[in-house]
Amino acid sequence: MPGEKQQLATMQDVAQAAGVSRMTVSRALRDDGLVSDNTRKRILEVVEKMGYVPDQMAGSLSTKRSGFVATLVPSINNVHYGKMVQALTEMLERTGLQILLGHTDYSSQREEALVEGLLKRRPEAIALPYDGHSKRTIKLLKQSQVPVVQLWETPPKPIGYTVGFSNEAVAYSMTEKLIQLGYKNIAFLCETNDEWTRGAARRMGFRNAMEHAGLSAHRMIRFGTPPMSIKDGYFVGKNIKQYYEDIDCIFCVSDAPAFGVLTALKEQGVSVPGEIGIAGFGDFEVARFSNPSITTVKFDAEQIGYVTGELITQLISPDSDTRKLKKHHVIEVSNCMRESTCAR
Amino acid sequence: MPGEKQQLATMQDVAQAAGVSRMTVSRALRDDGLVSDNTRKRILEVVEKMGYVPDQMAGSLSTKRSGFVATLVPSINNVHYGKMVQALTEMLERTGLQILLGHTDYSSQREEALVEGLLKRRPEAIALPYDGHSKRTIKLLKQSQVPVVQLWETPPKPIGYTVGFSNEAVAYSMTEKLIQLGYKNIAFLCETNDEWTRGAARRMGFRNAMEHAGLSAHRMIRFGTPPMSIKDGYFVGKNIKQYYEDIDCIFCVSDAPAFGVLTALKEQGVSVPGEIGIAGFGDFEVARFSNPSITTVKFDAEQIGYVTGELITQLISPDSDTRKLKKHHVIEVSNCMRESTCAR
DNA sequence: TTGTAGGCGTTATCAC
DNA sequence: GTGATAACGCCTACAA
Repeated sequence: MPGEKQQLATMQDVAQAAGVSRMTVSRALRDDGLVSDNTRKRILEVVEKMGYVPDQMAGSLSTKRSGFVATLVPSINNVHYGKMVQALTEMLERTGLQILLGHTDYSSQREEALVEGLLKRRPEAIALPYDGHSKRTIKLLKQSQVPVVQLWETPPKPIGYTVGFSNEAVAYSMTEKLIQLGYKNIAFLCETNDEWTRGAARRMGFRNAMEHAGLSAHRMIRFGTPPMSIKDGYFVGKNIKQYYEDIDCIFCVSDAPAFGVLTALKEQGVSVPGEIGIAGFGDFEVARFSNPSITTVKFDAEQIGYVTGELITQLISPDSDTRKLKKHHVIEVSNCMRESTCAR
Repeated sequence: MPGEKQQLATMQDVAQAAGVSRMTVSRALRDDGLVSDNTRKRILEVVEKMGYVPDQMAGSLSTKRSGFVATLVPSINNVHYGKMVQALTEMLERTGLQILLGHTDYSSQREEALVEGLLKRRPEAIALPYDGHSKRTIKLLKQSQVPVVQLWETPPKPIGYTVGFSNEAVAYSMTEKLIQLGYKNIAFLCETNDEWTRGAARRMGFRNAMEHAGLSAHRMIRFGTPPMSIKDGYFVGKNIKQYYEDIDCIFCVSDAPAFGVLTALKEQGVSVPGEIGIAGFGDFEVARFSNPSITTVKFDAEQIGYVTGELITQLISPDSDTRKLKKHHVIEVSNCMRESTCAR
């Protein structure tokens, strides 16, 4: 009947057309090597002609292997997460694994809903950023029996595996560097509501370093919602004097607002780093090519993806001893001093 | 046995514990309203206690609805695609649909492999950028019986639905604008190998507009691989005189290289737009907050996501008449003239 | 090398 | 309202 939706070909159809049983088709397609060359050739021809595409869901139901790896990111609009996902994908597709991606929008509530939804697909592993998790999220993860990899920030009580670094330690280190350069009235720029982000950890690192050096950490500028944008930084830069009059350096939670601050300050004729120094976080491309180039905390997002991919591959491989696997992987981070800060 | 991997709870287990049949559990979980309040309450308690999570793959096998929408993007490292995916996700998750994401890395070969892989998951719709497709990709898509939505560029021969605009027309229009401002020796900056990108369409638009105005379109600078980065633009900017000595304006295939060119020119003391004008494409945030701000072609990536999401939702809805659906959706685009270009 | 029987975990259908 | 039975499309296990 025209207009009627035609049924998609199944393995049975292929089998019939090739004059064999379904099993033989199944074998031929997976290339067990248990099918004679002749039969296989014939089958593959039929498959090609009919345009048969196997139904992986049915297959997975049988094998109990979904072929999925669930991956969460805070946002897709961020080079770091993009690079991480790209690298992770690259590693995993070698093993025939597919990524099931979700973005939390920096909300632990969304994260919970996503985790629940993704678990329904029976992923073989789940990789997600650690910005704290809700109790239910943790419960869901634990009882799911799916290997968990927490990313970016090393959690105090890891659920399973971790790949990341301590944002607090790293921010502490950069703050120290800034203090060594001679900055004293350093401000920290971050989001209004950063509790569920690693921005909060960076903020703590800043505060601790300042206090450790006997300096005041009260110059805390909070603006906008995560993730901070160039625009947010620009706004703050435009009104900088209304926040604190005596700022000699601004350490921003990310390079995006750092670039915004820089643009705004330059427009007002404030010299950078002459009057005010600027530091960012993340080594975005714009930080390197702005004028002056922006001092930043540099880490390799792709590395996180590769390490995670390697880890998951081993985790899933049937012949690897899970107990021998390294549980916690630390990613290297460095301070990248550029023109936007200088010795005073 | 300790160490033994415990089996995950199934619906059968829940049924047993609640003293009902599987069907009743199934009904209670999907809330058909056909289960008595008492029974449902009891079942949900058991579900909660056992931490039962339904296996959607098994469910899909039965209902013949995967709950997946396959979505392809050229790259994940691009704000536009990120925004698009974010908007699309937002629309689709309202209907309980999950996105299955793949990135082509601007390769039609990868695209083909991805399409084949994704079709195995029996997506209910597939949305992918149009940069040309391989023959096999087209064949696969057509015979899959999955509704196809081609994005970003309106293809000459659409497979199914389209959401996008003509990159050629849009680049033509911006080039006209630049010519009207008085620029004559306009160069176009794009990637070396842009055949499978919409950059090629933009290039054509530029050429046609130049020739239509009786100007020469020979100042074609090709550098780097898609997607062009700030760095690529920076390199070209640094060596601009070695490409063509008489350039009075550079139209870049994207804002990223435009920003790079701008930075490089400023470093050399070339005044923008005094000596050389610069235009980009895409209205990236950096173009608005650079100094001078960069003239660009502005389009709303989120809009593409929303429109596509709306379209797919209707497409999938069982009670909507597919024949009444609008097949081709055009996204609005505008020229955004800023400080990096001026009348001469 | 190939085939048969049965099951993976869910839902559609029809009976009670 | 609830339950029994039979799919869904593939693969495992075993038999030939």
